[in-house]
Amino acid sequence: MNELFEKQVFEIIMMTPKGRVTSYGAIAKAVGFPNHSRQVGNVLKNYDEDFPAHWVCNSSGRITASCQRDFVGKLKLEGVEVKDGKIQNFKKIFWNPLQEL
DNA sequence: GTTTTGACGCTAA
DNA sequence: ATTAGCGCCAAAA
Repeated sequence: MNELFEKQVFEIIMMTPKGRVTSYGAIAKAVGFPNHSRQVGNVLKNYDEDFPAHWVCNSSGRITASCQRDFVGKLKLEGVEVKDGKIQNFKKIFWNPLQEL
């Protein structure tokens, strides 16, 4: 994808409130590419360790990439409970970027 | 140029 | 709550 897309994706993620999570699809929509949820995941897979990619999960509240990094730990640190790769209270802590635009 | 892959999403059983 | 099937689209093969 183009640089702009990637830039926008990062931007949305940085807007995510602490202790909340959002989804690939929601971000895709927010940046104007409703059907590019997969590409959102793609940009998230190659960047630094410190970037808060753990705030992004799939639409069913599942952590897909927890096998790569310690997302669960980081989330817990921020008050997000994860049980078997599944985010507890997902509906409660889900943050929709579309509301903030 | 064509096929496969993949950190996805939605709907219907 | 789970599973199966289909739609989606850029990147890699």
